[in-house]
Amino acid sequence: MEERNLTIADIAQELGVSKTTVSRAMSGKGRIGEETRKRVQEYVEAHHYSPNVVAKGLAQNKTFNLGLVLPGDYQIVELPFFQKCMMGISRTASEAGYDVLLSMVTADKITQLERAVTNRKIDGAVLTRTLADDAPMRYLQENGVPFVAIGSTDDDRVVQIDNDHRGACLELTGKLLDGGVRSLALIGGREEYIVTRNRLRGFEDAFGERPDWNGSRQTFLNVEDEREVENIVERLLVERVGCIVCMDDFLCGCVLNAMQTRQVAVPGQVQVVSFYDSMVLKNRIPAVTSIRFDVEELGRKACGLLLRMLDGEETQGRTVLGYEVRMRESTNI
Amino acid sequence: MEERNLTIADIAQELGVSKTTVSRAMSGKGRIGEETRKRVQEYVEAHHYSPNVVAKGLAQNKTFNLGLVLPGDYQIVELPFFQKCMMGISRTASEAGYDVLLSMVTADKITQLERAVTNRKIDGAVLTRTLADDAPMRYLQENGVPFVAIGSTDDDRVVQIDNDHRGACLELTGKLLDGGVRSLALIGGREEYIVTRNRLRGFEDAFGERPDWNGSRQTFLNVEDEREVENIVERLLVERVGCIVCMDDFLCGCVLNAMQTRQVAVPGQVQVVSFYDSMVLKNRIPAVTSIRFDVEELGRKACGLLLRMLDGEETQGRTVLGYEVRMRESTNI
DNA sequence: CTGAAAGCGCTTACAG
DNA sequence: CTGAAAGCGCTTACAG
Repeated sequence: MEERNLTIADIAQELGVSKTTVSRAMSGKGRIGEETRKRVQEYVEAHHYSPNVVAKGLAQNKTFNLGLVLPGDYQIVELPFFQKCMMGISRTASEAGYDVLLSMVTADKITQLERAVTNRKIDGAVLTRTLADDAPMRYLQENGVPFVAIGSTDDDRVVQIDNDHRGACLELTGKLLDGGVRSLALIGGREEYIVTRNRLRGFEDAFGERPDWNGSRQTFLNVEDEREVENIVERLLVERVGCIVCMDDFLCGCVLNAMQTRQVAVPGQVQVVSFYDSMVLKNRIPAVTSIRFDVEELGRKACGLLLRMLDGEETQGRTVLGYEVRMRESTNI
Repeated sequence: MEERNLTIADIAQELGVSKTTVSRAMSGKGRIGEETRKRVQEYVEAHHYSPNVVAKGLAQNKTFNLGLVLPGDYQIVELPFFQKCMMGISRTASEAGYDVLLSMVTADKITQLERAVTNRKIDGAVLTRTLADDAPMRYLQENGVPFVAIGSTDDDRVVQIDNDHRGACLELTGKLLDGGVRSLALIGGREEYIVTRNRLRGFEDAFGERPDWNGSRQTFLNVEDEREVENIVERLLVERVGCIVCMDDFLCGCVLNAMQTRQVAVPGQVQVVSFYDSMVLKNRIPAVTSIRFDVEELGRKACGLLLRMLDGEETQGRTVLGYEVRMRESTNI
């Protein structure tokens, strides 16, 4: 171990050919005799030569690195969503010979991403979250760095990919309405996240599709912490709400806790559903009816898109992926 | 945007000096006139020049990238532990001018790490988990790549850093015993993880320290899924166990579920504690007594160690970090 | 089909 | 204190 690494020059000398030839044998570009190519390739295999990708990158003005932009706030990056994304991206990148460089950014501080870009360490990036006014997105655009955004944005110039949150929420809400729920309440997080808005739309679509439905509904947005949820639930119980719809797992967990403390039967007294599904909910009792997305697939596809952009293909527009509604014990439909 | 990037040659020409001089002005290495240095630095600032780190790396045989080795199995990488680690490492690396390259590995497949190494994309690595017989560790050793391991290993040659799991578990278990618990059961995960073994030791230390304690205890290891936990809990309830000690959050969640389903009062009927603390448990009802580690700090320190190794300092041995025992509602001590 | 040479953007002995 | 030159390990027009 620790022998000086083999270089293309060593091989050239050893085989009595030029560096050019060795390079061509490896890359497959440019004409080269079948004979020579074989000789080179055999030598390479026998001696476990592997080219210095950094040098190659310098010559080709590439890095073979992809930037992975993750939210740097706690609570958020902990969501299983980002890990699954990460796995999908990492695998796809790896299969294509790329590595993944991490950049953690917060709403007001994107220095890690800036460094990766100004240091010319990445060829492109994938954003794992989109805000209404997204700093990383703007930065990448201004600096001409190719990227794809996981999530949705109004800016049509950005290549984006997302699950059909709106459709999913429409379907699940529809099931509730058709199932006879007379009054329901939606509890959601920050409107700043585009996904919150899309889920809200889906929720409302369901009512739009059923003009004859006559029941009551109310909406609580920008709900942040457990205490807020408690207050809301308290109120809803007094009003004898039929079903509480949560926009995500965290909120849903809070709602379930509130129920448990107050000894409210789910779904007996109140039904509960969530617009997002993760282990957190599956392992609770009762298991919660919710929507499931294939997040690893989302990551894979996003990365695939980026790779194609880097290959010069004119990838653009929006890609929409599906979903699955999972009926579980927290509803009686 | 998209102007060709400024290079050291451009600056040299513009200022009528040599590239050497510009390089020296930037790096601060080698003698250089105060005058000239200032001129260069002013130009650099005014034009937002930033050196091509890849080229710099090629010349210096460095990459200014650190490998972050994460477990590629689902269930596992989802644990908040890894995200917190990641943040600590990412921040520390960033502050030192390094970027973080991701390598996800499973027990039997470390190709991503191998690629990062053979492609010469990283200067060193930090392992975020240690197994009894660790493939990534062996690989890095064989290839002479500097690394630090988060967690513990018997191999004294590896620079390692870990929280004092053993001490923490000893303390918590001790509190239970001194608090009057007469019978307790430990439920733990795979023994393959070194941390499992350390926690077990701490648990047993507590009994060793109290030779006069006369009660009953039992241990269940290598427990993997919810069903298994259910069976165990079922049995323990029949035996009227006093306290169930869980090795981690996942197991603890399962135990709580089992209790809830069976309408067993916690801590009234049975007390529950966990040897690891995360949001998952804090947000449950009742909140669970457990042990808390500063995982981001762990990541920061680990990365700091690696950076020092790369600077040529003779860092070695084990670093042990502290812990905190958090008494909450799941126990009545 | 093959090679000598210049180039990617930096660093660093060596000489002055 | 400063610079010309060689080098890091590749690629790629250009010429033959």
